[in-house]
Amino acid sequence: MRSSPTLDELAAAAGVSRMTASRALNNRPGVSEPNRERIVQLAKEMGYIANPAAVRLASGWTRVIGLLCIDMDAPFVAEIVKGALRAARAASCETLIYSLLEPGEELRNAVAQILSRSTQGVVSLILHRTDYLAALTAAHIQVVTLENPDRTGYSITADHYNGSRAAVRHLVSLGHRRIAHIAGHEKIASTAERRRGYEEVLSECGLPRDRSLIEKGDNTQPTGFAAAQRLLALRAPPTAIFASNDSTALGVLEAAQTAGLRVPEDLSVVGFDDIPVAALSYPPLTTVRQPMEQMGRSAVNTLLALLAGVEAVSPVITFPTELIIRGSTAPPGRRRPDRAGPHRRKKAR
Amino acid sequence: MRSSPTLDELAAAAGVSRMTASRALNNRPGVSEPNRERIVQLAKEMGYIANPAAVRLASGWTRVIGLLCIDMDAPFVAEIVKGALRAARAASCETLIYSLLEPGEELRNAVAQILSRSTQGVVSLILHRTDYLAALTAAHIQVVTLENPDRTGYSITADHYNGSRAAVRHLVSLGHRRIAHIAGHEKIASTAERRRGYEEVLSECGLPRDRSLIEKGDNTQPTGFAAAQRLLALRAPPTAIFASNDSTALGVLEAAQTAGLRVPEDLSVVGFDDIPVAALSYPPLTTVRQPMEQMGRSAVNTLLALLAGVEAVSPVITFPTELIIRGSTAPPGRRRPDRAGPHRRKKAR
DNA sequence: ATGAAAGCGCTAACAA
DNA sequence: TTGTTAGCGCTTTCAT
Repeated sequence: MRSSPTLDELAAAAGVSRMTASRALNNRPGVSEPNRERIVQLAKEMGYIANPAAVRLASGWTRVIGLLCIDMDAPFVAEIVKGALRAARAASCETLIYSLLEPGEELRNAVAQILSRSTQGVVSLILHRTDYLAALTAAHIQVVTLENPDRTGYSITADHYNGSRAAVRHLVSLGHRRIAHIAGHEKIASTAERRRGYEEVLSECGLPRDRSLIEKGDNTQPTGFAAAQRLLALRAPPTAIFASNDSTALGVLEAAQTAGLRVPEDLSVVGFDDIPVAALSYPPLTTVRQPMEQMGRSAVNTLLALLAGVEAVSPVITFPTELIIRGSTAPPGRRRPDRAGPHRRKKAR
Repeated sequence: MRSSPTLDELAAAAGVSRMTASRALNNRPGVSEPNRERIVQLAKEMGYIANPAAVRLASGWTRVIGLLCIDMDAPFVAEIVKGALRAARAASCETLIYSLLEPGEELRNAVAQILSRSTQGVVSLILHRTDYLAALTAAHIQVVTLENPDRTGYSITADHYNGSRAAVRHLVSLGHRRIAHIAGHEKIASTAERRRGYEEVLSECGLPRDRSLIEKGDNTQPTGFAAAQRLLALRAPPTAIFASNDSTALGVLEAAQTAGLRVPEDLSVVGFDDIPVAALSYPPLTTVRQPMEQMGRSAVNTLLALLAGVEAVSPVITFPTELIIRGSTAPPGRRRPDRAGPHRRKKAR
């Protein structure tokens, strides 16, 4: 099957013992420099590749981590996965992706699979639950989560609160006074934080609290579309919508288009995340960037450190967020059946 | 590390030899039925999970396949990956995804990685090259490709030619006479086939061959956008564009929007692939469906069969394609500086 | 139907 | 610095 020579063959060819060869190839002390070079050189010539199964069995160190997610296609997840794969590759770790594939599929199946593999640690992108974690930790599998709702264990997150504040302040400073919010999935930790930022800025700016301007969503485009349609059908519709995430915002854009509204002239839209398509939508989306790729890398690096026995400084690492102003926001226009507001900026507190 | 008992412990608990336990768990002959049931039951109770590294080392059978691709994010690839993962899971195979992550990254790195892992076989989604295959086959790694340009080895493909014909016939039957084509990446096998279908239908329908209506593309949205802009700037612009794939078509939609054209009233657009976003675009895209998920599954199953020593009937499996009519196509309108054509259908030969 | 022996290819722990 | 001795946990082969 595998055509590479074994370590024994390599050692024989080099005229040393198996162990010397092993030490040389793994850069361990205990080999004379000339010998090491000779062996490494010979290994290259002979095309020697260590049998991973044998290494694992003997060392107990698998160099395999798992990436657990609901849907690896979701752009937010895909970005994080990309970062995670990069970090894993840099550490020459294999990464097994455990994505739920069927709509009704149980998370427990994925967990069971993880247990039956050589996975040493897991990065979990499951944002809305923590119940499955017990089975993993029971099997001594280290886990680093992104955004778990309980804020338990090791976790990577972003500064949703301040990102949200920046987004809403941007809208206020453009002159918007009726700013709606489409909230995210209820169980996800960031949802409450983003909403809190929204509400606080509104009250800080002396804008009225209008319950009808807050819609519940679930971070998906169709839901954003539907929520936006409800908002736009209000007697006093908003002039701006701050969506819980970019997918939702894309749904809002769609709804605006369907309603014959121009963005940003008739409606300003802000998203959250800065997924790649956000820059490609029409108009390009103003949004709050989370450094997703970096977060993915950080998650893997944290996991690897944990596996290596290095205690992390803090169990939760929070990344900064940043407002990215693109084409979907502008001062409120005059075309809507809305009392004409000031067209120019109104400084946020 | 791993808390599962070993086979020895399980066997001891069951009061049988290690081998009997092994046979029972692997459903091999040589165990009495009552014993088998007892052992299996006990294994479940004790939470026994075989150590994959040990199994691999002893049996030489890794149950690991690799999925090689340029960009796992591309929707076309993502769909195939999904199917592949499903099939692999059904066969309880681990799947390692080797996706190039950096822009300039060399394919040879990915190949080198594959060689250093326990990968037994590879499904390759590299559509535009075959040079890397030699290194894999030299290491006795089975490969099944999707769409390799040389049509060598085992391969899964779709009926691009007839799909393309159906798309163009649809446009012709709507009354279009100036139908442009944005071709795909030059090196990809499907590009020529789709273009051939386009050209043949045009000449069969007696439509003039106009070189300016054929643009080169590379199956990406930005290129589609740019190509569409060139087409729309022609003195006699097309009333319909058949794009090499959906991403390109999405770029066309964008260009139309930018140019202030309505789709489908002012311009009809047809894509190819039927990636998930095709149904969500505005307007929803008329396209030719390739059963990507199924093709992914088929690729893995073919690979698995090959690994099991079952010779495939044919080295290339071709899947049918199907025209999906959505909202981006309609009879040509009257608003363009184009001689007014018939609004109603004109039967294709 | 069952078990004992041997070994997959490597690393850990000790000895020289 | 080097080599030797033991496994890692399982399957294979061959005996019983």
